[in-house]
Amino acid sequence: MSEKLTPMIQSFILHFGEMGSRWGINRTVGQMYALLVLRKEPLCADDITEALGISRSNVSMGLKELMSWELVKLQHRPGERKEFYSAPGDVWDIAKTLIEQRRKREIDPTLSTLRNLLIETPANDEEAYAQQRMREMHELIEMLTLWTQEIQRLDSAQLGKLLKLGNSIGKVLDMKDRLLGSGKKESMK
Amino acid sequence: MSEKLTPMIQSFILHFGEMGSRWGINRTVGQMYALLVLRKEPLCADDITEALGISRSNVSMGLKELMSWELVKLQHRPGERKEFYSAPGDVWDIAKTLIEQRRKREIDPTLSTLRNLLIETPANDEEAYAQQRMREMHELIEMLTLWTQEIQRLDSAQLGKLLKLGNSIGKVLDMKDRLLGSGKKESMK
DNA sequence: CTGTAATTTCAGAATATACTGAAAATTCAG
DNA sequence: CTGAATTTTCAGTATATTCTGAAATTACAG
Repeated sequence: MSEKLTPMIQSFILHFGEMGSRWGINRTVGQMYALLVLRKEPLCADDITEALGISRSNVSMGLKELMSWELVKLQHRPGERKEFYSAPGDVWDIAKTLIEQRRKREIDPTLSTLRNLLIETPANDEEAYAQQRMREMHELIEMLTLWTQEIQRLDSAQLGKLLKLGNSIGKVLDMKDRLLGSGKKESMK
Repeated sequence: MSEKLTPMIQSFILHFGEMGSRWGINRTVGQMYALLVLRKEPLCADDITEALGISRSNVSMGLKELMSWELVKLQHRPGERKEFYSAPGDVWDIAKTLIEQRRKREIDPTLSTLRNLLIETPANDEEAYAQQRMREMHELIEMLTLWTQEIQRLDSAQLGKLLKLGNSIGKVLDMKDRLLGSGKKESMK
């Protein structure tokens, strides 16, 4: 890392590089994305090379990766060969993309693997028990995924309103009490 | 990996080892945990060594890691030196622990870093813009964390009931329409 | 206490991942 | 078309992570 980054921006970039690497994203790619998020104007590969002090080819590969995650948009300026990259201006858009991509890459294959193992006939008690755990896991993941998808449907504006409700977010889920509260009555007036 | 694991159980273990490694968890540790989850009875370190075909010392380190995540419980048998390990019998308990630990290790430090950067006075327009993005990010993460915490309050039994409601999970979040629906009225009858 | 069964530690080896520079490929202004 | 600007590829190198065996430590049955 080098050049004209201010300490504030440096700290952010370093932190998110670190975070990225804990979540299976290459540290450098994480830094590149952090930089793009903080900049209003699109950057070209050389800008990134200079800002982070890494090789041009590394930047090229990183951008390719970010493109494959659909986290970054490619732009051209009229009469210029050079390519410019930018991150969405809306944090919630970024989060939704991350969630969506993770789902495609990890959750869906996992659910599929589980389903394949669940249709087999257990050979003995041990496998029967194992299958039961797999069944519970499948159910749970599927449910959490459904919830997540509901939340993803919200757009930034809606989310903004929700934010303004502040800590009373709890109220949204108070609904649960009506659903789960006192036993068998499942009707909600 | 070796010995007496059935193909079904092998597949599960391999898949979750792979998944773990994409989420910043060592592949072998992921496999160890997968094995523990599938087994009803607690296992000792040698059982794991044999089942996965890895070194005894590797198992020792992996168990240490799983203990630090509080994902695994240590048990003793009367009149035996040997230590036995087991995973919670409830998948939702496991998920809650994972979420909780991730929060402690990644989310909280991130929020703290963001707050520190947000109290600084921006030196120029660029920093002002960057800070704005950080502010939005902080708000979003905080809100998602609050939601997650609400959901974590549910116990398995409650979750079970919720599951039985099936796909009408959407209903839980229909609440959002009442909150966000048609503009300014914030009261919920 | 003591001896032994068990666990932990850790330096070094094995493996996997990330990074670079140079060369090849691509793109488009002229 | 052409060739200069730009991007991509990739073999080799550097770095980081994981794994092992041997030695040190610990815990407890007797």
